[in-house]
Amino acid sequence: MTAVPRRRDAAATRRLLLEAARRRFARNGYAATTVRDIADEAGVNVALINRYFASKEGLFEACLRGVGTELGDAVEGVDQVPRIIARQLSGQHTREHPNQLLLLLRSSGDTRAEEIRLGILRTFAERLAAAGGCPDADDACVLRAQVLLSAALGLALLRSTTTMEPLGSADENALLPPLQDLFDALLPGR
Amino acid sequence: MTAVPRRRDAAATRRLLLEAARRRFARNGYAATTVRDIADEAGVNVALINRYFASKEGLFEACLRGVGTELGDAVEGVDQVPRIIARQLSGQHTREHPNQLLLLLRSSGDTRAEEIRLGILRTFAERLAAAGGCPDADDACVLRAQVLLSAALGLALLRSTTTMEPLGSADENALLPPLQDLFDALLPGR
DNA sequence: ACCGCAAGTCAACGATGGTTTACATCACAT
DNA sequence: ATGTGATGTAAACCATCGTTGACTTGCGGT
Repeated sequence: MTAVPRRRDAAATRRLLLEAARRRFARNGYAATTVRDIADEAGVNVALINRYFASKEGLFEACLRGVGTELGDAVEGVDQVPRIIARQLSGQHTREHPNQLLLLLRSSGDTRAEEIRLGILRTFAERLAAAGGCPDADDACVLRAQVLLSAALGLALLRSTTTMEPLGSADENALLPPLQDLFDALLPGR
Repeated sequence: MTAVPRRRDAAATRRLLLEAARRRFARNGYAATTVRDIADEAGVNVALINRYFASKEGLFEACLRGVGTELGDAVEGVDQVPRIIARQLSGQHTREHPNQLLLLLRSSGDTRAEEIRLGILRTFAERLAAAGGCPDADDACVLRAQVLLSAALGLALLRSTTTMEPLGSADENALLPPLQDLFDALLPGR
């Protein structure tokens, strides 16, 4: 049970690679991240990336799928999506643990990865719309939810790539009021 | 006067390179853009990038400075910044003419470029705060302006890198109401 | 007409990217 | 204990990247 640490554990190193890749891709984007960076941060040989994920793009797709499932699992009730976003945004994201939502803004050229990314964004926006009391599939209302999602992601991105004060070091208490206003303004159903 | 087209015109090719670079950098980001891509799109030899801009980073800095001056010139009265953002966002940005605001989200590793980018973002946020009726340098109020700026940039980014409907092909008429609500919610002074 | 310099071309360089191949080593079943 | 397949390592491959230097071509003044 206590998982005797093996010197060679495929699942473990696969996980190490995935975690390192998610950090790197989220912080620096796809193109600016090298497979050697990821391997070094994971403390693992470079060639294993191709063994376990077939390619750099394959690894990136795996990262996206990870964010998708985490986001899906995190939502039990459909109307707590705004809180999740607020948590995500105002959570303390150090340089070692960047906001994983950033992966949804990171674009590789790969078609399959783009499809995954778009899929996650769409379902997330749909849940937002539902949480906002949207009459089903009303275009104007879905649009508002997508605008809200864009705002949240832009906030995450700007907070991670710049040091603009007071935004850069604003904690949850400081961030919550404007976020609340933003939600209320774009999801009038709540 | 009528600018007889010269076969060799340093200023003209410099401008061609700058325009091509701004399109490429805005659409694909810094790392994913190749100097040969830029040169080809400009119909110009690759080596001229280094001649006129010293390096790829130098070219990127020049692009940022261009956005800075354009943004500065566009603002005559200080309280029309929201309208400018709305125009920028809802303007038709084809694949050939992406939104130049995206450059403010594109990060190279270069220190000087990052300083320029941060400077533009800060002054832009300050103008937003002033337009929002901010008591000078009130942190909470400046923060709201920066949140608004983040939202606008995130919107521009998501609209350009994904095909999420109805956001992707929303025109000015569709985009204006949620944008207006966003402004009103974050800049209560207006 | 011709000369000098600016403008543009061409080809290569060294570095680094993702990927692959051949090899070494460990874990586990028999 | 031993052989076998899974796991990890080392090194190289090849394409492409940004950059540079030597060269050619055209423009403008004299």
